Amino acid sequence: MKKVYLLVDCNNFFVSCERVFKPALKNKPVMVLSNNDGCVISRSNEVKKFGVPMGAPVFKYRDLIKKYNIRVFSTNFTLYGDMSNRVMETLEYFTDDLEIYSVDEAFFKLNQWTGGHLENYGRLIKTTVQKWTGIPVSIGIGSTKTLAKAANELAKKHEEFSGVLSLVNNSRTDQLLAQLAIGDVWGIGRAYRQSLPPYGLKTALDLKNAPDFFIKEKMGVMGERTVLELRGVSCVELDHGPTVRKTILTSRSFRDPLTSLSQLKKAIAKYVSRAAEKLREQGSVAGSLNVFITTSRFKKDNYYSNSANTKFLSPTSYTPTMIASALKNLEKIFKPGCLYKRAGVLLTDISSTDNIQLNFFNPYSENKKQQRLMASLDEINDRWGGDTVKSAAMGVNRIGRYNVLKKSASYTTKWLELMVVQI
DNA sequence: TCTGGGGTCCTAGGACCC
DNA sequence: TCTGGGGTCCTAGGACCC
Repeated sequence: MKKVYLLVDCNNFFVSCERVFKPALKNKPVMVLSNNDGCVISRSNEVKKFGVPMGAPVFKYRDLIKKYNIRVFSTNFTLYGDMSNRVMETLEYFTDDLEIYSVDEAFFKLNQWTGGHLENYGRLIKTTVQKWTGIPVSIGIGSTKTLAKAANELAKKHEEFSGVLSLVNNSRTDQLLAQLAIGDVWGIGRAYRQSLPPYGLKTALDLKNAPDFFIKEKMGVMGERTVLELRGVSCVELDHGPTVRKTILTSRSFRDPLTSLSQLKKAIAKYVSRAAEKLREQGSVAGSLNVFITTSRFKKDNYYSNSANTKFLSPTSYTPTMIASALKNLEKIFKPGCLYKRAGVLLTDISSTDNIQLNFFNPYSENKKQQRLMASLDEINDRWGGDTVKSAAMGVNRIGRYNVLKKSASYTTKWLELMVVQI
């Protein structure tokens, strides 16, 4: 009996979502941009071949986009989130032990695999997801999560595998790991990708065979774990259950920088409201709130970045309290004359609503009243959308301007934007 | 002109205690 | 000349992930 992990990863997920509803885009170069139309966050294979890296600023590639007629979309998270659910629901037909790792990836574990046609099983999953949702996926299989990840990378890179590869009992494993760059190993990021090659570690195989003391010294326990996993020793279990976040961040970049305190106040009030909603959604309260503002990090002159933290008397998820303290913090760090490009709110010291430490100034009855009020607010906004009822501090007009030029329709979540089929 | 928005975990160092 | 030896807790920052 052997443990086997599968990783199902959607190919170029956001681009693939767009293609489901615009089949003519198949085999054409397509990219999807970040929130503010600033960066490229999803690229079709054709765009990858042009050498556009993940997270690239769009303005650097204007000429390329024009030259190759690349189709460009603004992000449409409503659509992608819904497509993601469809993919995950499909996977649940195959296992009741699914870890949804991100919007476009899921692990699952076969506990009693006794050998046999792992790759055939993978292909069945792949074709089913494709048929039911229209989304192409790649599948990596390994005896640890890190090996499943590596298999997935290899399956994507080498056409011979047609999107499915198992490294379980695979005699070519070392040979394949030697073809995987060290930076493509799960757990090796930008910093290690640069610092490890000078020591002769250039591929996944090099890392697998590196001496323990060296890894421990250079990379700490996380590095040790990665190396053990490459050797087939499972250190990272499947992680499921309701995820209760330990920090909640809401922040945005502005297309046109904000300069006035009053504009920033509205923005911050809005982010606090959003963050508090997320907090209540997971049944939590926050002990601390941090407000930060910053000018463009790409402009050296007049760079300014600051933050201020408040610890609440007792943990809360009550929007008015949180906005009041956030705005006070904002006033403390606001410096006139700066071009603010980004602002945000970070909630920490998060705990469950069930065991709030009450105190003299936060008697039980007040607290219950606040919770009921917030529950009604959430219900109304959930039903009628967005900011049907909102704090006056957020202002009436939109704050700043965001670029949303080429957003596709919410085909699957809005009645008014359903697909129209002509016969 | 123009550079995303979330999260996690670990570690080093300072403050403080006896 | 030379400045204890532990602990714990907190925070900032660095590494990673998507």
